[in-house]
Amino acid sequence: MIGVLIFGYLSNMLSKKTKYGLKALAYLGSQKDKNPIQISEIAEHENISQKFLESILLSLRKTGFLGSKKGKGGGYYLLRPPEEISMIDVMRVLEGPIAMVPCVSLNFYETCDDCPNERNCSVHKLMLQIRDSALEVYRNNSLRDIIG
Amino acid sequence: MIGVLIFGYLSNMLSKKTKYGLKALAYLGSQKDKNPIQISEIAEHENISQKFLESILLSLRKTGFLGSKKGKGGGYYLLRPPEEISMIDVMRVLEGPIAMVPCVSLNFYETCDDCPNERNCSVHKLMLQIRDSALEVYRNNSLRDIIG
DNA sequence: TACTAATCTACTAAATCTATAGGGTAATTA
DNA sequence: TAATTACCCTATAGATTTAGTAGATTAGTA
Repeated sequence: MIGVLIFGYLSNMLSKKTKYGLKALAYLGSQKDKNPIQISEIAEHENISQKFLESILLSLRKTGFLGSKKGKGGGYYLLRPPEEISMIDVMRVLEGPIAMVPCVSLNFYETCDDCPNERNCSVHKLMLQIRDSALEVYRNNSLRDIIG
Repeated sequence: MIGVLIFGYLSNMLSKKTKYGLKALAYLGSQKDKNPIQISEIAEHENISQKFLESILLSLRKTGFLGSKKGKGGGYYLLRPPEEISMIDVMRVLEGPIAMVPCVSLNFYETCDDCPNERNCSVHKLMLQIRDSALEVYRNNSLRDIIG
């Protein structure tokens, strides 16, 4: 069965949206001066589809990470220094919930419709630990930390 | 845009395959005797589509976690005691790679085609930590640990 | 042997996302 | 005014997951 072979690299997968968003932030954070950087420059430098990057940067602007400027000499720039940008906030905006199951999500909590009692649920118990360990990593990393 | 609103609970998401597989293992592990349990009983007790569960149990059998017996009185049973079944092995079989990006995967390593130098990659740096923290959680949990 | 209960196998299909592209609008600068 | 750039809306190919259907195979029992 082909399905079984190909299977595997998806459920867990970091979305390209997040991947590209992180790379773009890192690129902006590594600039010396604070001049706006054009989408096209970021896209080219990081090998990202420009159109896709557009929408990603837009969402990062709307959520307060980036500022933008139109017209000639325009582009995007970080609103705060990289040290003050926590990965936990970035990941929530780009990737959404950090929990792998809604029933252990802090910000997107939902009960499982199939699972009667959450406390005895083996999946719940395990995924709670996974969530917490991920949260700790993201909390301990600022944008500065992940820039070369 | 509806897409943006709904977005979010997928990339990270634990697959139902894994969720059901874990629940089934936990159910089998919580049995007092070692008699085979039928798929139908597990499916009913855990609210799982029986046909889907069938394929999951099959893959758990083929990877050495479960034994099976056909015919009357048949069903599935654990091959080892829950204490000896590590979540790290279970997750690899059910969910596939633990890493969220192929370039930090131990068992499914792949270079990113877009990313020139892995060492300077901000995503790589972050996801390496995420992988390690997840590995530690899975390594520290046996099937026994997640059973109520 | 015939019957029954269960696992096993192979197709098929719907639903859902992702990633990307295209085309047009608005703001800014020279 | 013309050029440049971010912004906004829509659509879609392709992949994946989940689930359903139909039947074959094996093991036990009368």
